Amino acid sequence: MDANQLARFLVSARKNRGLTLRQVEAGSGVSNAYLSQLERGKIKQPSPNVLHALAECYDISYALLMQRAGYPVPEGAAPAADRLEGLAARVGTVTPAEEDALADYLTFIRERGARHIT
Amino acid sequence: MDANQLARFLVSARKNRGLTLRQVEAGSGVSNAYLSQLERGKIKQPSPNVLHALAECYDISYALLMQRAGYPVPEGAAPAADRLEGLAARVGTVTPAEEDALADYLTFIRERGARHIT
DNA sequence: AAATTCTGCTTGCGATTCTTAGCAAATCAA
DNA sequence: TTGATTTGCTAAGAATCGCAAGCAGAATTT
Repeated sequence: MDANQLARFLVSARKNRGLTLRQVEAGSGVSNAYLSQLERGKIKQPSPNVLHALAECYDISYALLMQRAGYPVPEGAAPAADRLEGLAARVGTVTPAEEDALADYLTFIRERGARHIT
Repeated sequence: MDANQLARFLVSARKNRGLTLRQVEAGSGVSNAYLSQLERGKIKQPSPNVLHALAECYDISYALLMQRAGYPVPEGAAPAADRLEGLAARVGTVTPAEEDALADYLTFIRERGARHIT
């Protein structure tokens, strides 16, 4: 799996909420230094304690972060992929216009991908 | 919390199944050296990967081990305490006679505790 | 009894986690 | 412009994880 999945996730989650590393440090108890390393993909598997603190700070699913970090997720707690839980946690609510744009862009991406394969 | 909760749990789970450290090593991929340290309470928080491997080997709940290790457990995955999940994972099935003995012993323990408080 | 195997354990040792201290560029203020 | 603050980042170190190697006692074998 992609080792930087957690990193990209954390970056967009924070940026989308307009927070600085030090603000997240204040809100989660995780040092800004470590946050930077996390977002730059230099940490492979932060402890569940850190993930839980960040989940609370960003108000997102702890199980989702566990999954992104590559840890096994307990049965019955796995995030629903068909409801775009991951994307929702990253970007938050989306306006109808944005929804349209994203849907169109996705078809574009998929079309390009399909052509590339053929 | 008791830092040795995981240790005691792992000891009784293995003993009850009649396994040696090296058998568990073969069945889980966790070194017998590390298993010994775990059972002696010298490891505070083993990674979820190790806990998951042991859960599979002992055929018990991964979430239960996460809980015993002191990690946060995702919503909807928390073990049911009122069904004695923890005890069941340690000792396995219990005969009616054993059940009677345990029930009696528990009332004895509780009676003694109550008297001690009074 | 002597040799071999089994069992739990300890001892290093490398790798990873997470923090404190502090740097350099950018932003803002005077 | 100059000084102060903010921002992300790196460096260095303490602490922990997890393993390979190997030890001592018990059990088994021959």
